[in-house]
Amino acid sequence: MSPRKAAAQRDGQSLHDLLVETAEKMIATHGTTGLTVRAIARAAGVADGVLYNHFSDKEELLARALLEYVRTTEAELGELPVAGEGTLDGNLRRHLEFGLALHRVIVPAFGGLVGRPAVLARFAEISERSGYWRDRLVAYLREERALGRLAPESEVDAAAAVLVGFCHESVMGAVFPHTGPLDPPSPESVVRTVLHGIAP
Amino acid sequence: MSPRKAAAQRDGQSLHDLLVETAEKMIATHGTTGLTVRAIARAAGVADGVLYNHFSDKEELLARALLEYVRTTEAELGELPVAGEGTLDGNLRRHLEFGLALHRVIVPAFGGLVGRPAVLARFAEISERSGYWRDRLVAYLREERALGRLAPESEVDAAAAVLVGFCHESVMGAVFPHTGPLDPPSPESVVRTVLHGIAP
Amino acid sequence: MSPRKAAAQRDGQSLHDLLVETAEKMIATHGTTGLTVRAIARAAGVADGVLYNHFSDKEELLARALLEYVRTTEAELGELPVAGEGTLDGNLRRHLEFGLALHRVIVPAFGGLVGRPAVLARFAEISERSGYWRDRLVAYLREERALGRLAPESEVDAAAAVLVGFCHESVMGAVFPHTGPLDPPSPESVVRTVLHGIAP
Amino acid sequence: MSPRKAAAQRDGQSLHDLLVETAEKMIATHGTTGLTVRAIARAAGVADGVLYNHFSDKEELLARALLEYVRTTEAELGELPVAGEGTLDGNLRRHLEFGLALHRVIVPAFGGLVGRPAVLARFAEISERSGYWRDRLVAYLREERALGRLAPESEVDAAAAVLVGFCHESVMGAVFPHTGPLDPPSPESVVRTVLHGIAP
DNA sequence: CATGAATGAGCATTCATTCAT
DNA sequence: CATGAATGAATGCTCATTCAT
Repeated sequence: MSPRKAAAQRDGQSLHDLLVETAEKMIATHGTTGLTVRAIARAAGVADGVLYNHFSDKEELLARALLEYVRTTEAELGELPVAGEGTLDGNLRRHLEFGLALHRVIVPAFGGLVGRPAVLARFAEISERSGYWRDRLVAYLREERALGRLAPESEVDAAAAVLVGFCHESVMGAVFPHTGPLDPPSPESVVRTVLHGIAP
Repeated sequence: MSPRKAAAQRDGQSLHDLLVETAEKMIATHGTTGLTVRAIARAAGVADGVLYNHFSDKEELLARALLEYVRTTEAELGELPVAGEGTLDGNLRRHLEFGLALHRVIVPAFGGLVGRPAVLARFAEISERSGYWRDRLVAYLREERALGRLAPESEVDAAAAVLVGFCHESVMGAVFPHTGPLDPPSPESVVRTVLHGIAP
Repeated sequence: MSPRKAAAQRDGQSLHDLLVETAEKMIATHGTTGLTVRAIARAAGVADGVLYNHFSDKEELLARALLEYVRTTEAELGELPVAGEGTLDGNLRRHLEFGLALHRVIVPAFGGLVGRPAVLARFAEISERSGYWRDRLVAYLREERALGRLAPESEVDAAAAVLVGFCHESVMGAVFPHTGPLDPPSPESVVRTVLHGIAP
Repeated sequence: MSPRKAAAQRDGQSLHDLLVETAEKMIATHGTTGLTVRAIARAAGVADGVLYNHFSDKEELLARALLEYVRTTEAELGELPVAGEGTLDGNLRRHLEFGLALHRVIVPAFGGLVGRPAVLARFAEISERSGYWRDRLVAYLREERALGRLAPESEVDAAAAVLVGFCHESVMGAVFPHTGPLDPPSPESVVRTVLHGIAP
C-alpha cells in the first residue's frame, strides 16, 4: 500500500546497515539459533522483503552481522600489551583477559552455526583473518622471545594454542554447562603454568 | 493401510536400540543439525511413529544417541596411562591423543546443540559425569604430583584446563575452518610447553 | 512377552466390562473429547489391543460406555413422582430436579460427539428409548391431566418440551459459559411459569 | 518452488476475509468438528501457510469465522417485535421463530467445541454479548409486563429460560436424533403453554 | 528501491488400528 | 484370548524466499 516509503534512509543510515546492525544486536543477545529473517525485519521496523534487496539471502546478512559483531566486540576490548613493556606475567594476563572476553561473546554467537557451513563459508569469504587475536598473541610471543624475555627454545605456537584453547574452553561452560570443570582455574594460575611449566 | 509387519526384532535387536544406533550413526556423520525424526525413521527403515513408542520425544532419542555415541567413542579410545608408570612426557602425550580423538567426535556432535538447551538438559540427566576425560586427566596429574613426578607447587587444574582447551581448540578448526591457526602446533610441543613453560 | 496373562478376568469381571467401566469413568470426568483408546487401555491396566477383541472399534466401546453411563446416572437419580400423589407443584419440581441432574452429567458427556455421528448412531442402535426421562415426564403429565389435576386443554407435549429444554439450557452454561443467562431462574419460578403462565 | 502469485486481492477481497468466509461456509455445512487448516486453505484455493499471515493460529480463524457466522445469521433473521405492538401471542411466536432459526445454525456450529474451551475463549474475547437474542427476549418481556400486557407477578427470566431452552432442545434433535421427542410440539402450543400455563 | 502477502515443503507429534507372538 | 510394538496418514504450525505493486 505504501511502497517507496521515505524510510529508505533512517538517520542517514542505509537499510543495508540498519539490517546488519539489527541482526548484530539480536545475535549478541540470543545467538543465531532460532533467528528468523522475519524477526530481524520486524526488529528493524522494515518489510520482510527488504533483506533481499541488499543481501543475496539470509546467510549473507548473518555473515555480515557476525563480522560486524566480531569487529565491534574487538574494538571494545581495549589494547593489547606491547612486547618488551611491563611484566611478562602482566602482559600474558592481559592477553588472557582479552581472549576470555572475546570468546565470551564469540562462542555463543557462532555456536549455532556448527553443522551449517553455509554462513561460515560466507563469513570466511568476507572476513580477513589479519586482525584475529590469536595471530596477535603469537606475534606478541614471538617478539618477546626475540627480546630474550622468553626462553629461546620456547614454542610460541604451542603456548598460543594452549592459551586460546583455555579461553575457548572456559567459555564452553556457559554453553554446555555439565562439561566444564567443577572448579575452573584462575587466569593467573594458567599464566603461571604456561610460563613455568609443571615439571619439577 | 499396512500397520502390521511386527518386525519387533530385527536381527535380535529391539527397535529402541535400532533407533538409537541409527541416530548415533547419523550424528556421527552429519551432527545433530538438521537431523529430523523422519530422516532417522527412514534410515532405520521403520515408520515415522515408532519413535514415540520408545521415546517421549525427539529430544530423548537424541540425548540417548548422544550418550551412546560418547560411550562408544570413549570405549574405542583405548587406555589412559597410570601415574608413576612410563614417562611423564609419554603419558601426557597419550592423554592428549585421547583428548584430541574424543573431541574430534564430540565437538561436531554437540555443536549443533548450542542455543538448544533442551537436548543438553536431557543428556545431562541421563549421563553421569564420572568418567569424563577431564576428570581423569586431573586425577592423573594429581597422582603424579603426589608421587613427586610433578613440581609440588604445580597447579594441576590449570594444566588440565590448558590441555583440554587445546583439544577443544584443535578440533574447532574443523568446525570453524578459518579461526584455527595456520600452522597448528604438534601435541609434542604442547606437552613440552606445559611441562617446562616458556619462561627462560 | 507375556501373552495370555491371567488377568483375563479381574475380580470375576470380563475385560469387556472392565473396559466399558473404565471408559465410563473417564467420560464422566473428562468427557469424550480427547479420549484415546490408549488412555482407556492404560487406565484399565490392559494392553492397547484388547479393545479389538471385545469391540469392533473405538466407537462401539464409546457407545457402550455412554449407554452404561446414562443408565448408571439415571439409577442414581432416585424416584420420579406418581401422578395423583402429592402436589402438582412438588411433583413438577421433582421432575425438574431429576432432569437437571440428568442433563448435568449427560450434556458434557455427549457434547464432544456433535459432528461425529458415528458414535451416536452406535449409541442409538444399542439403546432403547423406552426409559428416557422425557417420555416419563410426558406420561406423568398425561396422567395428571386425565386425573383432572391439569387443565383438560393443556398441551403436555409443549409443557414437557419446555421443561426438558430448560434443563438442557441450564446445563449448557457450564459448557458454553458466555451464552447463559447472567441470572439463571430458579426451578421454582420455572414450575410456577409453566403451571400458571405469564398472561394476566 | 513457486511462492509468488501475489493474488493479494481476489475479487477485491482480502485473503483475511476470504479465509473467514471460507471457514464460515465450512462451519455452516459441516460444523467445526474435523475442520482442518489444510481443508480450509484448500477450499479457499490458497496455500497452507497463508492462514498464519492473517491469524495467530487456527483458533483465532475459527473464532472469527464463528462470530461472522453468528452475525450473518442474525442479520438474516429479520426483526424482533416491539413491546406494546401487535398481539402478545404473535410477538412471542415471532420471538420463538427467531430463536429456533438462530439455534438451528448455532447449535451444530458450536457443538463441536464442547470440551475444547480454547476456541470458545477466543470467541468470547472478540464477541460482545450485548445483542444476543436471550437478552432481547428478556427485555421484551420486561417491557410488556411494564405495559400491563403480562401479569405483574409473571417471572420473565423463567419464561425466557423456558423459551430459550425450547429452542435449544428443538434443535438438539438434529444433533442427537434419538433424544428428541417423537412428536415435537408446535411453537404455537409452546407459546400457549407459556402464556396460560397448564394448571386448571 | 521498498513492501508484505503468498507460497509450500518441511517439521514434530498423535492415534486408531493391526497382527505375529 | 491377550499382548503391545509397529504403522503411517494426518494434524497444526514455521519460515526462507518471491514478486506484483
